[in-house]
Amino acid sequence: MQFQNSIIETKWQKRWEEERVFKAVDFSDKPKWYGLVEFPYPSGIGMHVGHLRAYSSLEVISRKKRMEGYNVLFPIGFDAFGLPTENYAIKTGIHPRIVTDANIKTFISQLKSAGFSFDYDRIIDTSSEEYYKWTQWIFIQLFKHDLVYKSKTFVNYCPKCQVILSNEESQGGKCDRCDSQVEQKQKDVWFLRITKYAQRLLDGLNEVDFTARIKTEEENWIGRSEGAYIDFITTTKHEIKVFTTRADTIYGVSFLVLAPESPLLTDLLPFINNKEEIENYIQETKKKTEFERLNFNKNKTGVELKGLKVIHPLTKKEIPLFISDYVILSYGTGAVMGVPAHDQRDYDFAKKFSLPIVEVIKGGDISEKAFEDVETGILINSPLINNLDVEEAKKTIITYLENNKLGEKTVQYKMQDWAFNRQRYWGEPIPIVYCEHCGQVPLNEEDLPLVLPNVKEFLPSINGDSPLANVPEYVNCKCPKCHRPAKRETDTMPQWAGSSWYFLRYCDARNEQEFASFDKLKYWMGVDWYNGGMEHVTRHVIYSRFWNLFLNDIGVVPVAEPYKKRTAQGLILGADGEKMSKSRGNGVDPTEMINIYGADALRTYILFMGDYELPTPWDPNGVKGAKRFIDKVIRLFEIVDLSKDEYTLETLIHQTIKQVSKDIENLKFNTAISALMILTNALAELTSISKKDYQVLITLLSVFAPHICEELNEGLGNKNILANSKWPEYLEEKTIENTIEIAVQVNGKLRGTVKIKRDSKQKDIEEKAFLLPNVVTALIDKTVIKTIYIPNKILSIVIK
RNA sequence: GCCGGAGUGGCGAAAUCGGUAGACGCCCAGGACUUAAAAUCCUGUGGGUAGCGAUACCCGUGCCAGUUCGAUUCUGGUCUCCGGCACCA
Repeated sequence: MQFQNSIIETKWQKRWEEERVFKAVDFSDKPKWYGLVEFPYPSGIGMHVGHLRAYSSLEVISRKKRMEGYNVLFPIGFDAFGLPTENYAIKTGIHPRIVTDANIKTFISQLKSAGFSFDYDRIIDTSSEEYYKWTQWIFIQLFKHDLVYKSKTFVNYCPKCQVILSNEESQGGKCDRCDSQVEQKQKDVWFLRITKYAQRLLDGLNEVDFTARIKTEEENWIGRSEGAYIDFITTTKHEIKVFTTRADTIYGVSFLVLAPESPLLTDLLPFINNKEEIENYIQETKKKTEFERLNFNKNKTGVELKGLKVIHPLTKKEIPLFISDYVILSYGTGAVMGVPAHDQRDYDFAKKFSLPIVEVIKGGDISEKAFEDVETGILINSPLINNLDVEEAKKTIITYLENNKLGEKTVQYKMQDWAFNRQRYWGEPIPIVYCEHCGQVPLNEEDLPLVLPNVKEFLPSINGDSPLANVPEYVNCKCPKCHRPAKRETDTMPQWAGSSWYFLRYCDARNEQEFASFDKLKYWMGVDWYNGGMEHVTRHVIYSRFWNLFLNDIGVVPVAEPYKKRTAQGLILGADGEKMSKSRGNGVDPTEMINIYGADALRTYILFMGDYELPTPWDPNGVKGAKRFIDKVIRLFEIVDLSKDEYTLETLIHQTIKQVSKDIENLKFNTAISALMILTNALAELTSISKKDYQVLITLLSVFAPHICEELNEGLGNKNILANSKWPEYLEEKTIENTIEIAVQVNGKLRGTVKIKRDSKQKDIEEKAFLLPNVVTALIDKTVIKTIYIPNKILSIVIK
């Protein structure tokens, strides 16, 4: 049999499409299974081998699930709003809509050419009006539920380009376009109040099956820490609340520090006598970029607020108050208590300003650095909690503070509210209008979508405003409430918006009345398995879990947690072991691979190359090997005896079905394929094999190499489509070998093996084992102390 | 600094309720087919020592210890690499 890949690939791709093999059927009686992969950004370069690896896992599992009788939803779409397309538009003048449409077309044809079994009828495009209408609708619901607010914050601003930059665009404190120094500029920013959901996002992790490393990363990102607020009073009767996780060290406090941006300073300033010095420091801090501020770890700076002191709540001693940029406004209260003996940052600060370093925990040496160990320390110099260990001391002191109204137990999160606007053209317009009379007014739902106007100039306008600010007919509008003239918000939503709910849209992708019908959501949600990149685990996965939780709260989505299970694939590295990149030139073009070796070989290699969850370098010869394997399977066809209907290698067949089935569910595709190679090699030894043998082989292999297996299935005289047929089953008792090999060890060293029937008596095995020549030699002049027999595995002889 | 993950042949990797380390594949070498090459097929392939040879023995899962008849797997310590977070109080 001679095959040309391109011909049979096209043939079967067409058949699958014509016969709607991969169509997910709403409300089917079969059990449903929803497999989700992260939808791609349709970049101009087209599909990357990384995309293939990311999708292959659930592609294989989806195919298997269908064959096991599930009604499978395995959708794909495009996360199409984004900066690269906009930058391309700025460069070429071609409208992002045109570029995006062309790119999507390329992607779809590439996905199909790889034989991916997506339900192509449910494709969505986040940049289409039909889709972003609902993204805007959800935004308005969030707004109505007080989860959206506008607040001033500092942003990276390039004075030369007059553009606001993201952290990525201003690395090292320089603008990545013109290299000039980035400044911190105050700007009104829309925020989503995700912090309100912090605890629930953390708790939800207990209900889902995410791999351990994913859970840990999410937990770290949310960053819960338990501690206490402690109230300090100044000599001017101002209250300063600090947050600490180490309330036990309260007797070690020798100073207090405020963040330079702290609003408390406004109240304190009139009472101090070095105002000018303080104001200068505040100005200097503003000039520093975030990068600079984080960069000088050891060398602390700061200024004391002169003319007032803070009274220690327990000792009543007066201690100094400082401002310093090592304290961040956005975490805790923007004020910290300085315990130099037991916090390295406070230690560095105390050294710089010659402040007292009071040891309150015994067990360390504080002459060179702070003693931060919480495991072993015992409290000293702390009247109320002396001799307690750290944990007990924390509890005791917090109870005392609470009873005396000096503080309280509290929980803080590192996670911050989600900055939700960009000064960009190619994004969802924010459906808010500014009215002089009514304030911030959301559009009426019947006026959605708020359509992105067609512009010719994509460059941001002066002051870093969005290009939309240059479109008067867009900006000037009527207030939805009072109908008087008003102005529109000109910013757009960030890239993360559209992807925060796309898994819901797939359930009902063409709905024009709602973002998705509740009944369909009820049928399909939650996502049974979500696979994607590790890099999206903190942002995208948390953001979308937040949106879903919210939509569940307002009763429009039936489940609280959207994803039942989440896994992540490892990166495909270049052949040089480095991350694939344009500049290194170590990338691989999947289309070229398909043209040379065929889609089946490429798919098989990508899953065979290594542990799916770990980064693996690309081996240019690896695809060749996969192709050789597939050719070997094809050659086997020649020795199939269609009249034979019994397994030729029964045990091995059952073993292979078992291993392949199990391995696929555990993402161990490399060993699943290896098992198929072993079976193929064993069958190839024979002069004739049965149709039944071959049928199992190609059915199992079809999830990896679907095209050729369909062709071979047809060659066997079958009329059915293999992708629709039944997944093979195995019997556990038939996987067990009757004759086995027992290893014989003498003092832990292998000295031979004994072939014997399974479950033989130890006596019979020993009889044979002691006759093994190497055992005999080893036993010369020695005494056998004991023998240990592990049934069906090993016989261990101990001698002296 | 903190939190994850990983160190096994020339390469990608298998095998972990402790039980024949290196399955499977790549590379490489030799052979077959061919005028020749490619492709394909067959054989070999962790390192070392001895032997013409079948073979035998020793070493070997980052490093150092420990537990055990037996450790890639368990325990303690240690080094390196990768990823994430980071003046988070």
